[in-house]
Amino acid sequence: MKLTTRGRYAVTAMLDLALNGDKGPISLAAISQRQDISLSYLEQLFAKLRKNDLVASVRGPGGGYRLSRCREQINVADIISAVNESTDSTSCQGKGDCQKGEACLTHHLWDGLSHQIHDFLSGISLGSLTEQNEVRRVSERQISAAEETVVNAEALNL
Amino acid sequence: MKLTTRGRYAVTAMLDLALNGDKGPISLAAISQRQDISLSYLEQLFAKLRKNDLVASVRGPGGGYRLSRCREQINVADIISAVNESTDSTSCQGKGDCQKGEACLTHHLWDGLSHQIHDFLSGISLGSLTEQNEVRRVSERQISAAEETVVNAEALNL
DNA sequence: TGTTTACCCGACTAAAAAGCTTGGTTATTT
DNA sequence: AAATAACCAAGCTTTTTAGTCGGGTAAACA
Repeated sequence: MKLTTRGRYAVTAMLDLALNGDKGPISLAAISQRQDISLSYLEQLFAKLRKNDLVASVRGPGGGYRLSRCREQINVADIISAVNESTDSTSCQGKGDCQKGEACLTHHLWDGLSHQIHDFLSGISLGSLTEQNEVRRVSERQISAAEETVVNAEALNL
Repeated sequence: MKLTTRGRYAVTAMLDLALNGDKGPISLAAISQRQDISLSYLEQLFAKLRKNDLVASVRGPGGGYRLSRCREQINVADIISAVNESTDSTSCQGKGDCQKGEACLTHHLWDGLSHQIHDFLSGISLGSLTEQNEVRRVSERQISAAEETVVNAEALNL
């Protein structure tokens, strides 16, 4: 499984949705602000998330995104696969033709590792993440930081 | 843990050493031929493997590399860390200062995953890999392919 | 109706990493 | 001395990542 910041961004954004999306859709602008991810990069990620039916969009003022299923039914492996369109560690995408049409020496090793990682991540749902104390604490900090920014902006007459 | 082809190459090369290095040192040229990895790229990888004391070198004709310990005492995680000099999935290298000095929402998740991958890979030694039937089969194919190349070269008066 | 909000989409770019090349030097053996 | 193979350092090419820009289009609301 390919683990890059791309997947991290996607999971973080989806977790933001799970945490803050109880009362209506969440705009990418809000996620961008809370999670420090560039808006247009988020747009690209959410295009893929939408194609993979993990989120649904609501257009127009007050619009944004919401999870397309309940948070217990979306796991981390789903999210990473959606934005990476690849879930394994082998160079041959599990086909076994890594060396001139045949399996390379370590093909089985990477194959096993891919499964290991996938199993681990698919056992973790957005729901279970939102229940973690650590996550809640960080989330609350982010919300107050965002509110503070709004207050500051108002004080400056913006 | 960072999983790229770099780590794959390194593990493959080390496994080649474990499989073929019973009778004296193995040259990088031989590994390059058998495993389809560019010689100078191998040189770079082995420089790191040597610094991390996973291999020892013998210079001069007939020289090459050998494992610095017996193959049961070298595991896959060691090898990957040696060439990547990084073993975790978090963006902050486990420090927890991913977002403006504080832990980001998913810090714990990546931290857990890192451990999961590391545990899996550190449980697999070069010794145990060499005992796998699949690995033996592929290895034998590679050796005969290499010999064939030599025969062909001789036939062409090279 | 028109303006605002926010999704949608494609192309483009900067920067980093990965993979590989070139061109040497040094140690050892034959 | 010649051949071999490790050692070393720049630099290059390709790919991936992260992000920008500039335009859309759909929906809400005043």
